[in-house]
Amino acid sequence: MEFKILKKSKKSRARLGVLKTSHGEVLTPSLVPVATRATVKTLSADEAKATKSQILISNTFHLHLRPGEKILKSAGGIHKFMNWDRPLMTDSGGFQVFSLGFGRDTKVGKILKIFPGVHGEKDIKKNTQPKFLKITDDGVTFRSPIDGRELFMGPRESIKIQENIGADIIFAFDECTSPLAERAYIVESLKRTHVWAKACLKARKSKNQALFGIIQGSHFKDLREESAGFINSLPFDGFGIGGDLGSSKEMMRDILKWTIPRLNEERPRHLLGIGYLEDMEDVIKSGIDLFDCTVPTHYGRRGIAFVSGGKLNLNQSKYLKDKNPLDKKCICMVCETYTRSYLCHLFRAEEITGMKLLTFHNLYFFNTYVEILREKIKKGIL
RNA sequence: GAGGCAUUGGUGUAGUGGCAGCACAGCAGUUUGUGGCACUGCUAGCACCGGUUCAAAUCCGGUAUGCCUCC
Repeated sequence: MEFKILKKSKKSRARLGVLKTSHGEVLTPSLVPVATRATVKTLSADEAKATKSQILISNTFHLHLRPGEKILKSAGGIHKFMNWDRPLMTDSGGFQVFSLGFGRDTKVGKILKIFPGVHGEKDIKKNTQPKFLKITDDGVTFRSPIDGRELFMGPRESIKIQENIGADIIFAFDECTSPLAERAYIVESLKRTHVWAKACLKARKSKNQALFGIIQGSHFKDLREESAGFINSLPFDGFGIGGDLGSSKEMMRDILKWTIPRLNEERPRHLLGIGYLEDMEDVIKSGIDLFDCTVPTHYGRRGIAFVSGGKLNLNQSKYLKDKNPLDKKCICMVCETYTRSYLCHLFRAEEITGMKLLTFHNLYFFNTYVEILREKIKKGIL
C-alpha cells in the first residue's frame, strides 16, 4: 500500500489523497461502506460498485465464525470469494470485544446519548468483566453468537485470520471500550491495547497487507494523547481511531483534535465507525482520510432514505401518494427509476427489494456527498 | 314459525362477578469499527336497551345481527 497526499487544506487539517493498493486506488477522504460478512447487505458486488463505493470493510470475527478463514483462503482470498476487485479492509474483531461484551450488557453504544443518570454507580469499574466474555492480557474469550461455543481471539489469532482472509488493509486487534467505563478501567485497557498493538506487528508474516494500529483512550485527553503518541511510534502503515467518542459532537471533535496532530502526516488515518452525514465535514476537516459506517446500509434496510433536506422514513403512509423520486437532485439508479410511492409500498409490504433500493440510494448519496467534500478541498474551500 | 349457540379496539382473540389483556394492523420515535428484518412509545374495544348486585364483558330479561337444528 502506498499513500500519497495530493493537497493539504490551508483552512483546516483536511487533506486530499490517494491510497494505492494492489486492487486499485482510493481517493481520500472516503467513506468505507460496511460489508461485515463479505457482502454489502442486500447488494451484489456489481451493485455496490455502482454506488461509487471505492473500498469496503469486512469483519474478522464474523468471517472467522462463518464461513471460516480456511474457506476464504481456499477461494483465493476474500476479493475472489465475494467478487469484489476493488480495495478491501478487515476490522480486527476489536469492536466485537465491546459489542458482544459491555455493549451488550449495558445496551449503550460507543457514543453515549443520555448523560445524566447513567454515570455514577453503574460505571464500569477497573477489573470488571462483561457477562458473556472474558478479557485478559492475552486476548478475549468470546462466546459464539451462533452456537454459544467458546472461542479465543487475541492479537496473534486476529492477524493470522486476517492474513488468511486476504484484505488489502488489516487492523490491529484492540479493545474498543465503553463510554461508561471509568478512567481506571480505561488505563488498564489501554495498556492491553498497546501490548496487543506490538504483538500484532510481530505476528505479521508478510507486508503484502497494510496494517493499521488503533488508538484508544476513551474521552480522556491525556490517555488519547498517550495512545496517539505510542501507536505513532510503531511501524504501522496507517492509523485507526477507535473506542468511545464521548457523548456529543463537540467531544468527538475534541478527541480528534487531541489525537490527529500527534500522528505522522504521511500515513492514512481511519476513523472507526463514524459517519452520519452531518459528521462528515467536521471529521474530514479534523484530518481524517477514511471512515466506515453502518448508517447508510443499516438505515436503508429500516426504510430511512437520506436526501438533500434530511431523511425520509419510507414506512410512513404519506409517501404512498408521493410520485416524486427520493431526491430530485440525485442521479442514482433508484432516483432516476422509482417513485417514493413505490418504495413506500415495498416497505409497507415488507418486500426485500425496498431494502436493496434504499441501500443503493443511501450509499450513492453518501459517496456523492464525500465526493463533493473532496472537490471542496481541491478548490480550497474546506 | 319454534328452539339452540354466538356477538370484546380495524382484524384475530383472552378474560365465569372485583382496575378489559395479548397479537397483528395503524401512528410516531430510536439506530455511528452491524449479534439480518430490531427496539421504544402511542392510538383504538365489551352489539343495543333495561334489570339484579357494593360491584356486570361475565348473571337475568328483551332487541338486533349471524350461524345451526327442527316443523
